[in-house]
This record gives sequence, C-alpha cells and structure tokens, in this order.
Amino acid sequence: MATRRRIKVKTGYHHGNLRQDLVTAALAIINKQGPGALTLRAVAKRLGVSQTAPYRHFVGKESLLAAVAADGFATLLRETEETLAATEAEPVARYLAAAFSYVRFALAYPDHFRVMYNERPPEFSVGPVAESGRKAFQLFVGTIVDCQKTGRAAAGDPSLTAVKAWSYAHGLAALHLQRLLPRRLDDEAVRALTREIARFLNP
Amino acid sequence: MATRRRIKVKTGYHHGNLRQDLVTAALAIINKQGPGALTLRAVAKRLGVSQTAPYRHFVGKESLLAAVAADGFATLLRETEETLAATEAEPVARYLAAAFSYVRFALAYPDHFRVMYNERPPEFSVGPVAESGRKAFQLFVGTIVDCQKTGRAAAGDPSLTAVKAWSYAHGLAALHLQRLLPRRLDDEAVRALTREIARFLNP
DNA sequence: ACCTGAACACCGTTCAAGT
DNA sequence: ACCTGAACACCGTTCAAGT
Repeated sequence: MATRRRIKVKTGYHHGNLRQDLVTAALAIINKQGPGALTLRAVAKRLGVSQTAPYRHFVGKESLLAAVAADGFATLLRETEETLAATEAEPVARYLAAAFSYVRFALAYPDHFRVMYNERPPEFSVGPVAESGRKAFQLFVGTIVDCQKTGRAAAGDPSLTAVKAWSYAHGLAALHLQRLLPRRLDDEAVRALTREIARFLNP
Repeated sequence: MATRRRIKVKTGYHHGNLRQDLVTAALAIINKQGPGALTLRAVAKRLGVSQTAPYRHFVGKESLLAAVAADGFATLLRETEETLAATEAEPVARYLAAAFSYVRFALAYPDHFRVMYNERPPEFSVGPVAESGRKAFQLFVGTIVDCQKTGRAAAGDPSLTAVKAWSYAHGLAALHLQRLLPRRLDDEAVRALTREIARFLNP
C-alpha cells in the first residue's frame, strides 16, 4: 500500500522489488500467452532471474497466483471506493455505481478476474486473499441499507439483496468474458444490462 | 447419441469402450483429488492402461477435457428437456422450470460445471463442444416467447431476457460452487434465490 | 485397429553452495 | 538476506515397435 521509497536500487543482485515484479510478469504471461503458459520458470526467465528466485518471495506457484488474486481484489476495492467517492449522495445512484464498478473491473482487468474466480483452491475464497473483496461487498451492502433508510428499497435482509445483485453482475461479467453471450455486446449493451440490477432493490 | 450395441466386449486388449471410461475416470480424479491432479498419465493408470493409450481416442489432454465439457452440456440439455416434458403447460412455470434445471445441474454436477466454464480454451465457447448448451439456451428462449404470447411477459427481444436470466442463474451457481456467498445457503435458500429469476420477465 | 515402452523437452520443487 | 546451478520426480507428447 505505502509506496516505499527504494533506497538501494541495485543490491548487487538482480532486483529491488522482485515480489511485485513477479506478480506483474505473471499477469503479462497470462495475457499474452494464455494461462496454460504460466510457469514459474517462465516468470523467472522473463525477469532475467534464476528459476528458483521466486521461492524467496512465494512458497510456490499457487502462492504467486494467490498474490495475483489479492492484487485484483485490492484493485476492485480501491476502484469501488473511488467510484463511490465521486458519486452523488442519492442512494440508488450509489448502489448502481457500486454495481457498475464490479462489472467495469471485470472487463478492465480480465486476467485478474479469471485468476480471482476460476478454478482456484478454496483458500482463495476463505482466507485473506479475498479480504478486500469482502470489504467491497460490505460497501455494496451499505448502499442498499441507505436505499432502505430513504424508502428507495424494500425492507428485508440487505445482504440477501446484495447476493442477488452480485450473482447477476458476476454471471454477466463471467459469461461475457468467456464470449458465451449470444451476440457480441458492445459497451453500451453491457451498461444497459448492468442497469437491470436496479430490479433487485424492490420485490 | 445412438446407443451402439457393443458386439465385441473384449478385443484381446484392455478395453471395449476406453473413450467413455477416460471421460469418467477424468471426472473421478477431479472429484477426489482436485483439478490439479488431473493428468493424462493418472487417468491412464486408473484404468490400468498404458500412458499413451488415451492418444488413440483424444488428440491430447485438452481434447479429453473438451469431451468432459461436451458430456456436461449434453447432460444439461437432456435434463432441461426432461424437466420441460414433465412440467405443466403454463408458460411462466415452464420458464422457471428451465431456469431451475440450470442451477440444479450446476449443483448436481459441479465437476462438469467447472470444466465447462472455468478457464477453458476459447474453442469451448464457439465450437461443437457447447452445441448442446446452445440448444438448451434456445429451449429457454422458447419458454420466454410463450410467456410473451400469452401476455405473461413484456414484449421485446426474448433472447435479451434470456441473457439476463442466464447471467443471474450462472452467477448464483458459480459463486455458490466457489463458496463465495456470505452465508452457507441450504437447498431451500438456493431455490428461493433462483425463483427471483421471474423478475426478468417484466420490466 | 489398438496397445506398448522408451525417449524428449519441460515443469514444480528441493538443496547445497555462493556473495 | 538474496541469489544460483544441479538434481529429482513428474508431466505431455512423439515414435518405432508389437499383436
């Protein structure tokens, strides 16, 4: 989080911040050569570092992927916060803005999104990896509570409404990313589909 | 599709229907040891067959996974057809029944579902692998058309309504399967959430 | 036709050794 | 502390050879 000032740029070894570079290089490989090409050795080679260097920063390949996922969840949380900070006070607008953030994140960071949600070990869902994701979810629940307070949403468990809206947004993003939706949807179509999420505020 | 009668049960070699056994064994390994343990060699060993035997039936590992996915889509289509055949004529009930079939399939065949949708090469989405899936989608669109004809659904592009409902059902199933939903949901809760899908019939 | 063993290039991971 | 090369067990895939 804190942008640590790098005092020693070169240590006499190869890197000053190998850990973050490994995450970035992993994403670059996934993006350019597909997830199947992601090997620890390829990541190391891309950084001009020996094949065992990554083990100084990660316990193994799965641990590197967990870092990629955590990076994604942190970005999702940050963008949701920024979007909410820039949105007017009207609760329904804030609820929609938070939902838009989720879909926009998925489309803007498809590689992160896939690592976060596709075929990952269960630890991803429970452990600290998705901690930022849970915070973003709570932010979303908060907008629903505000809608209820001002009578813009029906009473009831707000987190249940959040689950419904999240399911819709997640399914839309996931299917779109996998090119499974019948027609190719342009940005406006995705925006229109996302707007449907307002349905869940009222029964 | 046609249940071919097996004339020669044993060929003097090891198997009579190795192809289907390979698909079944792959699913068993994914189920018992996780997707990371799925190797062609492990599949072969489980069937008491040499490590190169699978190449007589599949061009490679990816091809075996494609067969698993195709098997899943075929099951999804079959169960959707059977459900619709067993459902009354009222269009909204049929629309809901088709949506239920999708979620029920995901929960009943989680390993199939993951292979079908998680981190698979793009060919899965476009090629013949998902052909049965597209047919199931068309069945679903048909129930929406029937709702429109009888005034139970608003006019408009029925496949757009289908995309919305599918997104919701898919997101719900995917998040639930990954244990990402806040509370553990029992069957009744999932059923209640799935029922929300009726929302998409009317604007 | 269908199956086999040996071989190749590659991978994740470990470990003793370097600075 | 951080990095390295060599080594181990394993994997996908190829190929010449068996019946």
